[in-house]
Amino acid sequence: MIKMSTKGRYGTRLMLQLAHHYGDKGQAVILRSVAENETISIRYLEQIIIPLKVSKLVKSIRGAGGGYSLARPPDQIKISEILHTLEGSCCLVECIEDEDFCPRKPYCATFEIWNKATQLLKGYFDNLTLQDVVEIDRKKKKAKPK
Amino acid sequence: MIKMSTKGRYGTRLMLQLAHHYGDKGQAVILRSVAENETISIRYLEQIIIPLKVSKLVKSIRGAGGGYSLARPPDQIKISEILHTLEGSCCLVECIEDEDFCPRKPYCATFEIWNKATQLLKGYFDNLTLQDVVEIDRKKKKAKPK
DNA sequence: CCGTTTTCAACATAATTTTATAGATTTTAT
DNA sequence: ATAAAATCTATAAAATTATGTTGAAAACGG
Ligand code: FES
Ligand code: FES
Repeated sequence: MIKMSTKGRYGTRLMLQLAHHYGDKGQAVILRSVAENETISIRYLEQIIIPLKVSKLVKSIRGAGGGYSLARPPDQIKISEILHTLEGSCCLVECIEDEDFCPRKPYCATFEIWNKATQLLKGYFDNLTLQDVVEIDRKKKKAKPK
Repeated sequence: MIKMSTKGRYGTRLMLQLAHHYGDKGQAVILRSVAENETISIRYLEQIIIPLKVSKLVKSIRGAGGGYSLARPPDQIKISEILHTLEGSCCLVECIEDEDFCPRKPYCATFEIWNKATQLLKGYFDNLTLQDVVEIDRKKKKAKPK
């Protein structure tokens, strides 16, 4: 299975929750509510949000009334940024990003096909913003209100 | 990192080796030579080739002079078949294939985006045969003979 | 101003899956 | 018989996934 790690998936859902509350002035979202909405352990979300904070995709406010919020408007956050932060990259194989990872590159045909597949994915996630996903979400909920 | 598992990658390289020798009448390829050529542990290759045998992508001949060979001509083996066999599927998330995996599906916006990304990948690997990769390989080696 | 609550933050640990290696056994051609 | 090769079973190492425990900062009520 060419699978996304849970970090990438959970992290995107986390960001989507924050995106939904973006603009609700002063209202940061607390991890516990995300954890409940998405049925993901708080502890695990805490680990996931650290890199998102480091890479300046989210801001944190400590203490009572605190929580997390997006650092930028959702239409200025690409899905590829989230994945790059949480998964290290969007590459299917290390060889693509890391020059020294694999000495086989110059004569490895499979490199070509993983590379091309990676470009497909990258292209898709580079042109998809959190705002796009928010809209998909709203549309989906509208179609199935109950 | 949306990464392929080593099984998918090593397995494709293994199949590529077999493809190169397809047609060399009577000459099955032994795992040890694959292991040497690709610098992958024999024991690990043994584990990888089992599902390939089960799904009838390769044939084995036991005993001295034995080895493995493709069960079909390389132009009739899609890369997607190999990946499906070794990775369980080409899906980025389980939710896509496994109906019951995730109850969130009806109201999960991220499902839509993983699904679309998966279709991109699937489309690519469905239209790519082992023969295609063999040709890429030959071309690459020709361009860089030494 | 002080203590309490709320929340993030940091650290440690456990469970699971993936990746990889090792050894002994069976099959078959010569 | 012998050697070559797949096959089977077991196990070890590493990474991923997940949970638990405690500490520290900020807001708030009095
Ligand atoms: S496996 Fe690294 S370039 Fe092919
Ligand atoms: S996480 Fe399963 S459908 Fe979205």
